[in-house]
Amino acid sequence: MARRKAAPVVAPLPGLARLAPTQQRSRERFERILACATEIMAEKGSEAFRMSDIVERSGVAFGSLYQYFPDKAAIIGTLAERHNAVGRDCVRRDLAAVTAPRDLHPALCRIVDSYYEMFMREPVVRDIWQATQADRGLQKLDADDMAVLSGLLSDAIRRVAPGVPAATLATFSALTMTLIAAAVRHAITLPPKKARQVLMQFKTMLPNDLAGLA
Amino acid sequence: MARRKAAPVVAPLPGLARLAPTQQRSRERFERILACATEIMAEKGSEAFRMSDIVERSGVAFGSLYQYFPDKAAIIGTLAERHNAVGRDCVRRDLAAVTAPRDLHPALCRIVDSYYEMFMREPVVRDIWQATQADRGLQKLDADDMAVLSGLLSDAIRRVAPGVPAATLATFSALTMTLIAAAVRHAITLPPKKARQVLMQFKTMLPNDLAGLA
DNA sequence: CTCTAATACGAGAGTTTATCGCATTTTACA
DNA sequence: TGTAAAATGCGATAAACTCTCGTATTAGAG
Repeated sequence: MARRKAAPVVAPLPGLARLAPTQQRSRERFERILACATEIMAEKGSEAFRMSDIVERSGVAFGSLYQYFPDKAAIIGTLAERHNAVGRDCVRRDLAAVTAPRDLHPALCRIVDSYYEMFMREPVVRDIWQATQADRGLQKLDADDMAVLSGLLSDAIRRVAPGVPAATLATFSALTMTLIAAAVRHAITLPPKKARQVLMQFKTMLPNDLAGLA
Repeated sequence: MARRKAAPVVAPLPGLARLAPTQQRSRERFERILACATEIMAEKGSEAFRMSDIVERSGVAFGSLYQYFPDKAAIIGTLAERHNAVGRDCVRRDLAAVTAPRDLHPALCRIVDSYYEMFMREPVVRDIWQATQADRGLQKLDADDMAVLSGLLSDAIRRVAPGVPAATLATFSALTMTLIAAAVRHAITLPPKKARQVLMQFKTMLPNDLAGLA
């Protein structure tokens, strides 16, 4: 009955997909677009990734593409956010095991390994991450993800060492997660054997106790 | 009245400027282009940086621009390489002070501070660095720079601890320089007070001795 | 069956990078 | 100093993309 002018679905978050379409067929196309985007990135790298490639491979027209995603960055952002979510789950799981101060170091080591293995299992994650680094809006998405990770670490430490001042803890957590990410991103550029060496070396630099925080 | 077909000057290195022009006036224009590029990046950020901006501000025509630089990346690359060179000098200077194993940790701390201060003194360096991250060719330039820095650290350590195996040393140096860069890049996103805290925290994580290497 | 909203479409508008042929200036050298 | 050759300068426009807009098609409720 409504005579409204075809109200275009609005993007809920900057850098991400528009509101999920209601019809079944639409949702399939939405996933198809993301799947093709992933394939293309894996094959040609983040630099050569073009909207026209998606049109060609997925069979979805330009106009339709832009009904699902407000712009190119949104496609990359949606892929990135999915992988970030996987990473957050890893971290949550590994930090859940922390029930005493001496559990912290092993947990951080496990996070390092989890992250490295995630990149090894799906090398395209690296391309997706690189693509996010090329765009200001997407950089903020990654920064937000890092903030969440940092918060998770803070929570875990607070659980086993309630006395640590909040500001000190935030500083420590943000730095630690930043360094873990940097070390892993460095490692994945190396052949596996060297990578293992680097990560082992890195683990010895991670804090063994909470002495410096109390 | 020219007759011969103008032999175009050829690029000596990928990602960098073409061969330096011979005439005085040309060299001035070359510098003028770089100066304008720096200004524009400082004002509008690396994302909004356009060739047409340079044309407008510098008064150099498109055709001339492309006589000095093979492409847009080359302008960014040339700026980046200049700043990388400054950074390498800092590192060289700070590492020159290492004459005994116990000098290493203070030297690494000084490198951290030097890097942080460089970014604080010239915030545009951050924009330039971000621009390099958006381009595969320029990423390689930065990777090469990191390799040089890593080599400098290796040399310094070898001087005071000749027994360390080469492979171990290379791994350690590359990781250490990577972490320093990551920590500083993290710090510059924070307000100065927090940044100092983070960097102080980070310094405590840097290796105090060479026990793990011998 | 019909009517409306949702979905689909693709030519082309709008941007931005990079090229090409020719004009102008500088240099080398008789 | 005169002149040819090389170097430098120029800007319209080709080329490569992203994204929009008006319209056609399809799904689903009544």
